[in-house]
Amino acid sequence: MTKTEGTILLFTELAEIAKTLGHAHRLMLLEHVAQGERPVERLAELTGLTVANTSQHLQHLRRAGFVETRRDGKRVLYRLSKGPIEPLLVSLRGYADHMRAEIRELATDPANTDGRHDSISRDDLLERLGAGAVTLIDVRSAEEYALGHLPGALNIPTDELEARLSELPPGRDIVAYCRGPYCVLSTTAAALLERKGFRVRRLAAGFPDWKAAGLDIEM
Amino acid sequence: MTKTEGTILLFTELAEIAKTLGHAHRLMLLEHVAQGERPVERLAELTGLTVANTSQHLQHLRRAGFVETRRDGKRVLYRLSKGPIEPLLVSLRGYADHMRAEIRELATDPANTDGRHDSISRDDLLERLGAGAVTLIDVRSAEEYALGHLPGALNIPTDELEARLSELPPGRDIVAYCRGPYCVLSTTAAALLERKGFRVRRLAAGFPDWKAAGLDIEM
DNA sequence: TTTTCATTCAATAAATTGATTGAATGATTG
DNA sequence: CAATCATTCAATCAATTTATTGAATGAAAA
Repeated sequence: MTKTEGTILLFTELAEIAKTLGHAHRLMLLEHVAQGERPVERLAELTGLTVANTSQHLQHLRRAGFVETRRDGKRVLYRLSKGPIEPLLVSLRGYADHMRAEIRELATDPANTDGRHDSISRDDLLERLGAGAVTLIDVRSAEEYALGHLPGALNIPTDELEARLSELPPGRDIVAYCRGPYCVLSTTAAALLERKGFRVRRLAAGFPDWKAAGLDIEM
Repeated sequence: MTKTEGTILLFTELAEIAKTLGHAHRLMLLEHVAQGERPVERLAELTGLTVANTSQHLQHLRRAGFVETRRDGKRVLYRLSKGPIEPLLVSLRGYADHMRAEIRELATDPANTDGRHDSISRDDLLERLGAGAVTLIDVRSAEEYALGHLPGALNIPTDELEARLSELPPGRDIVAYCRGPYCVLSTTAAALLERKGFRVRRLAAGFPDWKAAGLDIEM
């Protein structure tokens, strides 16, 4: 094989991976799968796609090595693979953030105010939780919360947040988390809380990262 | 904007970026541009593409913010943008490396053979053979086959398999076996057959196990 | 100003990808 | 064993993407 052919093959291989991430539906599926094992039908519900379509996208993700499967009775459960997927998604998200910032700078678009909330690292959060200094809220759905959440976290889904503000102890710092760095739930929640006068930060990494770090999980 | 719409928009944005990296020609262009400012014509030479095609790909890269342009006389020079492109490409390469390593592991580590292809137990095979529901192939050498094989097994050594696909009745399930759990012949054969669209499983144990169980052997 | 040259644009054809439908599969349940 | 259920497959159509061609643009040179 010539050097040129080899080079083209390498780029084709990289392109194949990038292409797999190049569809909104697959990114959504990947995010839901990252929360934990899910059967196809559930993933179809969560994304609003038909089952067959969901199945096809999942198989595409599997071919690229992003997810793995396991049979359980008559269902097939999909889970995230072990590989370095997180860094890939984080840098993708990071690049998108950079682009948004650049566009905002050029256009000074006032509609796009959300997205710039202070985030807090896992370690900082642990320290603050230890000191009892923060209220932690899980803004994912009740169902996701039931499958495991950070110890002591209050569950208030983002779309119920405005109606349930009274459940938040006033005067305390708030940390919101959701599915991870590329999930907007906590960003949206933080924007709302900030407008309402709360001091709020996002947990940068989200639940999957916490779980992956082997930290305690409440069920 | 509803929560759902916002989420989909975010993923569409991320997908757009990934899609831009999802073509070998654009990745090649990006790499050449990363070496320094280059005019379109030079990039076309370097990649072997036509000028018009190169121009279009470069504009795609520009829309996604990966490259910027500057006019110099009658040429247009393309250069890499400032953003966090490097981390994105590094994590993409990192993921590809991981995948390659994993594939190599599967191909060379015989202990890991159960991963990719469903295997079938001795009892299940007996049952299926009784029902006449499967085509059984022995992928060991003709010499080994002659010394004893499973009743009714076709002998097609793995390295002749591709040339002799026509001997396999289409539409029937196939079970391949070889020397045992530490032999890769049937794994390789199964991988090939699967690529060719056959439904195929490996007999997990192989010939010696069958013989040891006191089951019938054909000579 | 006219010509030349690098690049871009526009139109089209070819290839690939995505969604939908209904049938097939494989495991469980009655 | 038939029925049921979750998933996958296969076929098809629609949508998108890519490559090619030739014309249009805009800057520089003659």
